[in-house]
Amino acid sequence: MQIKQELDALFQEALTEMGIDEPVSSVVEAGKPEFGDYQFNGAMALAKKLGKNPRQIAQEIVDHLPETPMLSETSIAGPGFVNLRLDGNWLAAELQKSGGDERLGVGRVEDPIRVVVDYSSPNMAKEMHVGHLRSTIIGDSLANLLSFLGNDVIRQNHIGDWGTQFGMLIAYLEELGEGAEGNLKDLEEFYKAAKRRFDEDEAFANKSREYVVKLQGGDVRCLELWEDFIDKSLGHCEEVYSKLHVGLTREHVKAESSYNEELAQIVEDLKEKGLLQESRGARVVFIEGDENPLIIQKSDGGYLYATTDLAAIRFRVHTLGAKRIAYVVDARQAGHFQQVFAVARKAGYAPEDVKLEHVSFGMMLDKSGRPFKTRDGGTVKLIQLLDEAVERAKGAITQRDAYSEEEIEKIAEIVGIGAVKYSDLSINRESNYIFDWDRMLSLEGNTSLYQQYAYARIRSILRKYGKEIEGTLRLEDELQRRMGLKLLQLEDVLRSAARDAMPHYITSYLYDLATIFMKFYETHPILRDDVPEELRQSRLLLAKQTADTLRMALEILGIQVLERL
RNA sequence: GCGCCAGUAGCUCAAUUGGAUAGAGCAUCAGACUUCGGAUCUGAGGGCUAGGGGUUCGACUCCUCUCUGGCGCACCA
Repeated sequence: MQIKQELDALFQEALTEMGIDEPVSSVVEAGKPEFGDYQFNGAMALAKKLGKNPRQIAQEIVDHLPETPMLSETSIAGPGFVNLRLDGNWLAAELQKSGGDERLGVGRVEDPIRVVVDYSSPNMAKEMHVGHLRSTIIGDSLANLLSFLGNDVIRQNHIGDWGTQFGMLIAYLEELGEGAEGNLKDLEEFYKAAKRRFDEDEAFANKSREYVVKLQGGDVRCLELWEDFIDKSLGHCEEVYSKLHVGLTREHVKAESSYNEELAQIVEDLKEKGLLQESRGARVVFIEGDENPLIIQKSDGGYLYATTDLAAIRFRVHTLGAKRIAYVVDARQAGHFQQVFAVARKAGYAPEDVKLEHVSFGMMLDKSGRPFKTRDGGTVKLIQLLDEAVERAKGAITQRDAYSEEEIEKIAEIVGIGAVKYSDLSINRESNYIFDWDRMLSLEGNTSLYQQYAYARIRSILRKYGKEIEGTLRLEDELQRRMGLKLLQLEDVLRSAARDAMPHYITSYLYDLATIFMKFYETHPILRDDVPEELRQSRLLLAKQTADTLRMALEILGIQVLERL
């Protein structure tokens, strides 16, 4: 159920009836509850264009609104706002319908498209660190969301598996021979050790360079070593993904190296299209309004990541058939993507009907607002961070029942990982993000734990009741009417979150919903003996739909819920 | 130097993309427990939306200048 769309249609009809075909602003949620549920603000602008009194226009529009069971009240206020109040009976009936649906009444988009979501993209030379966290979490939730809404989503993990450092790494791998297995457990250490060898030993450095050339030349032995190395490194990533409860597997890996053979073609193609220029020995494409060109091929003949990105766009559009490509990459690369997108357009790799979007996000900072580092200034390994989250969650769980070690571990994992993900997703991704353990694992405020608690509370009631609910849903009072309205807004929220690639729309929605439920819970007993059966059924239905909504939306965000906490 | 992004309560964040009196949480203070799970709920105080100017019925939002901070600016990814 898309409420806004329904309301817009009513207004459109009224305007058509009046013979007005000016474009008008659409219906929005009311700023304050006392104004109503929704408001139409188009009368003021319309009045101006038509040279009429806005309140009068508003009145005419209201008079021309078609008959509908949706609205119980329309009124005109201020300079010409049209305030709308949805009818409680209509809401209740719609809720009863959506409650019985496994998608809770959320439809699929009428024009599903193929979407590529490019996210996570770790570098195989090193271990995943906190820098990959946001991309992985935001990208995964976005992919889930778009897919839930009926789009054909292709997740792409554009791993960095190619470049000069791999010569060094496989040379070192070979040198270690049999004993390499153990050293690879810690990629960070492995990299450092290899780097040390590279810096200290001229012969080793030369061999490394030689291996880079051999790799590029397709030398079998080197390729084997390299594949082995990538495999191990990917194994580390998968450990992280699994711990993060993220849906990335090997089938989503589309490595940089897989584009190697197309890079020369890209250069050739750009040349044919007359876009390529020589500048300072390199081959570049200039973009109007930009002083610096995009470098396609270095003066030594090597390719750059821009070249690979172009090849990837071409692949995604022409082979995969993507109509929307979302790059979940940090904000510092905004300039790079602007250039790459511009060149992709010029070269025809991405026609106008393909949406190229940089889903950018801010840096992760520590509590004092500095870049997130370990005490000695190193990067924080992602796996360590996640383990810490689980440990801290254990401390935060107050035990109600006697749980086994195993149960505690499972609960702590869901709570801890959920907290890390939720706190990231709950703020506007564009801004920098201050990572604060205490806040994210807090029991209060806009946190995952608050949602999980609300969910567990409802499940507890439903367990206690233990029977099928089979009554009619009624919205008894203003609080319940607001709750019903919230529940019915789910699709609107999901759709706008998908449109703007903004997961925090969903978390604020969930927080509102959970808060309203908590108020309801405090003031409306359900199972108590003195509650009339009819009301009990209705309240059970409301509670159940709240729980279902929480669970479904959290799942889309990649956060799990628990029957008990 | 050029460019991009940001600046909202003491702190962390919202504000439906131009709508009415800028909302939450934390922290502070004051309340509600014979718990359908108090990990909750009720209330109070706290703001010149960095600053100036402009656009208009209406500005946190758009334009412009200034200040502050962050980040990019040719052969790393």
